[in-house]
Amino acid sequence: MGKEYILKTAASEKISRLAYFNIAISVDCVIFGYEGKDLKVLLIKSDFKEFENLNSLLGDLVKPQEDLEAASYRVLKERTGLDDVYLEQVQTFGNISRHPSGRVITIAYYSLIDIKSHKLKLNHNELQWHSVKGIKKLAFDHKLILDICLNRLRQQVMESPVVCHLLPEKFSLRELQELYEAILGVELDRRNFRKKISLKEWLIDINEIETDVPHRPGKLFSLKQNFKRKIPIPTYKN
Amino acid sequence: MGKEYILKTAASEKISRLAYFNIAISVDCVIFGYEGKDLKVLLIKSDFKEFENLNSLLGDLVKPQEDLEAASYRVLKERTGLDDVYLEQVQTFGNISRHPSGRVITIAYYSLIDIKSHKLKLNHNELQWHSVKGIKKLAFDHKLILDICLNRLRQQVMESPVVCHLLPEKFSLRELQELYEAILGVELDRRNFRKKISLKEWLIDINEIETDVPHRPGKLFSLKQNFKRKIPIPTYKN
DNA sequence: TCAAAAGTGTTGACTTTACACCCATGA
DNA sequence: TCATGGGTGTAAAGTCAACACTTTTGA
Repeated sequence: MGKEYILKTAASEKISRLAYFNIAISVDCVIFGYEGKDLKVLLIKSDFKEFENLNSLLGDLVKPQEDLEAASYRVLKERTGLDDVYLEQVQTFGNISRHPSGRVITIAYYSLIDIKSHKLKLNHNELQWHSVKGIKKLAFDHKLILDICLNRLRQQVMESPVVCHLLPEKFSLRELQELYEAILGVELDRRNFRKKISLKEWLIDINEIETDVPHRPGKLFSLKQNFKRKIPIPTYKN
Repeated sequence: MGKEYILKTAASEKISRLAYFNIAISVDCVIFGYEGKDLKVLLIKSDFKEFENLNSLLGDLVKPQEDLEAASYRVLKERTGLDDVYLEQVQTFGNISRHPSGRVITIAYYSLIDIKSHKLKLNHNELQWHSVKGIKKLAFDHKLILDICLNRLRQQVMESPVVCHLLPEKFSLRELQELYEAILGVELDRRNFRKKISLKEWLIDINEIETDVPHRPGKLFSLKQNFKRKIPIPTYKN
C-alpha cells in the first residue's frame, strides 16, 4: 500500500515513546525453602493499606539501569542476605488492574534456598516462612503467582536436579526423597526412587555419612558441580 | 530493627514511583505457520536504522490501559487480520542493552496460525513468512527469542495438541505427522505415530476423507473442541 | 496397471512398578 | 535388644521401537 516507510533511529524512537512511560515494572520472587518435611515460601506482611493483614511475595520495582535477573537477585540479597541462590524466571503478570496504585507489570521468579544452612536475617517479624500448603490468600495476585511457580517447580522436579538447592550442601537420599515427596505431594517407593536418582547421575557420593541420627546413618551426597545454579541459557550472538 | 513501617496507600505509591517511569514495555510475537512441510515464522523488515536489512519479529509497545495478552492479540490482528489464534506467553526479555533506543522490556509470545486457510493481508512485501530453518540473524535479540519460543513449541508437541492450530480445521494423520516431523526435525514411524496419537484422544474422526489427492485419500480429523485455544489458566480469586 | 499413500499388529527391548529382607547404628 | 531407617534385587506389567504387507484411489 502506498504508505512510505521511513527508517526510525534510536533517537527518534526515544522521543516518540514518551507517551508510554507510565507503566512500572517490578519483579516478584517466590522464595521456596524446605524445613521439617514441608515446602515453605518466604512472605512478608503487605505494607499496602488495601491489603492490610495479608501477606505478599517479596518484590521490588526494577531500576532503570538494572537487568531483570539483577533485580531479582537484589531482592533476594536484601531480604535474605543470600547471593548464591538458584533463580529462574517463570512468567510475567500484567493485568491492568492487578495493582491498586496503577499499572505495574511484574516478572515472577522462583528461587530455591536452604533455610537451615543460611540463617537468614529475618530482620523483623513481618518476614516469615510459611507452609505452602496452608496459604489461602495473598495480597495482589500473588496467590496466582505462587500457584504457577509451584506448578513450574513440580514440573522441574523429575527433569532436573535443581531442587537440591533446597537442601544443605550435603544430604542423604532419605532427605532428598522426603523433599520430592513434599514438593509432589505423593509417597515414593524408596528402592525405585534411589534407582531412578542414581541413573540420572546428578549426585556425587562424598564418602561421608550422617551424624546425629538416632539410627543407622546414611551416606551423604552432593549435587555435581555442573548442575549447580541455573542451566546456562543459550547465549545470544548476532 | 527500629525502622517504622508506615502503610502505603495506592495514592502515595503512585507518586513515589514516578522515578521509575522510563522503561518501555513491548510484546513480541513469534508467529509460527506451516506450509510445504516447513515450519515458518512471520517476520518484518526492521524499520530501525541500526538493523537495516535485518528482519525482526512483530511486536509493539503495550498501551497503558492494555493487558499483555490483549497487546499480543492486537499485534496479531493488525498484522495478520486474524483473531482466532492460539497464543501463549513464553518469556520476558529485559536486558538493559537489548534495544538501541533505551530500556525496553519485551514479553515474548508465540502463536500458531494456519497459513493456508486464513489468507492474511500481507499488506506490503516487507512482511513475509520465512522458513525457521534458514534464519540466521534477526534484529535486536529476536533470534534468541525465536530460539527459545521454538524450544517451547518442541516441548509442547508431545504433551498437548496445540500444534494442530498450525493445520486447517480438518486434516489427515499424514499431514499431522509431517507437521510433527517439521517441528521436531526427525522422522517418525507411521504406525507408532498413529498409535500414540489415537491413545491421546485429542482428535475426532469427522467421517470425511481427503479430496484432490493423487492417491488413496485418508480420513480427516479435527481437534476436539475442548483442546482448542489455550488451556485456561487457573483463575484468580482473592 | 501403476504409483502413491492409507491402514493395520506383533515381537523384542526397555522401562516402570510393586514388593521384603537383612544390616548398622544409637538409645 | 530394640527401634529406626539404610541398603539392596527381582519379577511382572507396561511402554516403546522396529518392522511389512494388503488396500484404495487417481492417473
